[in-house]
Amino acid sequence: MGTRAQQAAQTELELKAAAIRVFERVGYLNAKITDITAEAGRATGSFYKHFPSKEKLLEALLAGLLAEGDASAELAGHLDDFRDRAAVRWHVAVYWAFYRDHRAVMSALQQAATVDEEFARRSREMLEPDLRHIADHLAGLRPPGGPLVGASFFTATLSSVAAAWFADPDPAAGETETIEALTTFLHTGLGGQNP
Amino acid sequence: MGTRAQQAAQTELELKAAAIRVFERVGYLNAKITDITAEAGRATGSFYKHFPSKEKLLEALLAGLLAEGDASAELAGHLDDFRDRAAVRWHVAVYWAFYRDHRAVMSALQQAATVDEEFARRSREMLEPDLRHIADHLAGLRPPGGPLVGASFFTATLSSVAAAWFADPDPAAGETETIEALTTFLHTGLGGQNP
DNA sequence: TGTACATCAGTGAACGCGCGTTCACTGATGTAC
DNA sequence: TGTACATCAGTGAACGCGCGTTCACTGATGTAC
Repeated sequence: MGTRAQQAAQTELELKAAAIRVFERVGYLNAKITDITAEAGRATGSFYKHFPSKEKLLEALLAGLLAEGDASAELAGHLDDFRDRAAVRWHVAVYWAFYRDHRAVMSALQQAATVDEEFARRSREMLEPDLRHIADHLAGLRPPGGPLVGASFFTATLSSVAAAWFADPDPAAGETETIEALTTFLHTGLGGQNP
Repeated sequence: MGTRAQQAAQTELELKAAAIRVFERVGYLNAKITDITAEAGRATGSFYKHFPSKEKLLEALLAGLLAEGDASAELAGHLDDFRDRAAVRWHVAVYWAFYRDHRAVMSALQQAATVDEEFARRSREMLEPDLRHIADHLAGLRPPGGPLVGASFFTATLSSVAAAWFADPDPAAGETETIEALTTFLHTGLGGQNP
């Protein structure tokens, strides 16, 4: 790769990183193209050499997230039977850490889905395998409503509790306590027996 | 009240009703002032005779919701000890029905909160009594993380499951089944014993 | 190795669309006498 | 009850701001000979 192409790739990375910082500060929907280029220390027009629109930039960020998400599912220590409380805890903790590390993009995705029905549809589609994955883990538990409904409760609870906690961290309930409480809630709610 | 004032009140009602229909169709954030006035069959300028902005209109709709919400909390049949599964079920069913009847405004509120930090803060503040109310019901259960954390799990789960279900109704899981499953999930997750 | 030309990332001023907001006007209702 | 004037809800064309998007230009890198 020539130094010119390297330069371009570097700029693209910087634009992405700047976008994430801007999203953290003002949110995806409030972020202007010029906010992003200014944050990256570049001219306005530069943006369009790399992304046709703000939405496409978000999709690029999402692609990175998905790659990393798949990787963390392969992590050592992956337990897959939710009858075991430790398996639930492991999933909750991994999701929680993932959300913390990527909260700007996670909430950007939610905002984009809020405003754009097509985007919402594609997001649901992309998370579908994840849902089935959780449903599989639930098979032994006989959760209320069946594995798929149980899985939807699991992900809905997890994502909305994480979103709420990071939007307005509760000083009375730290991260580890919340993860512990969430684990108990989800494990017993979905049919798990306390040993 | 003179007929002129009546006329004005009537127009205001029609604008609110039109706004709800427009929110249902395109969502709060995508709704233009002219969409609302056109839907109501009025001229653009008419809007500003009644509301200084789209946000204030939403606040007016919210005021109506809060009034009705307080009323439904007084309904006959209100059970207040969540050790009793029927008490949980009652709250889930009332919330669910409320969400169904007001989904356009409920999701409008969420959208406004997404984009406007100040609005989000005020919404949390307004729902705070609700949270404490739920926490009180939980006192006998010793829920994971304590009553307040348990109450936040309760409301987070309920609102995000309802939002997801109404955004994309699951033909495999009807409303009553979902309410039933949610009740079991929440009741046992928060520490309830199956009889 | 040097020269002449081509390419292309990056620039930032200018353009123009969409939409919120205003405002002079209309005609119906209300008030004073 | 009638007349003259005031008020005010409603109108819709016009205005103007904000911001996404374009585009002619620059200068550095790449290529041909």
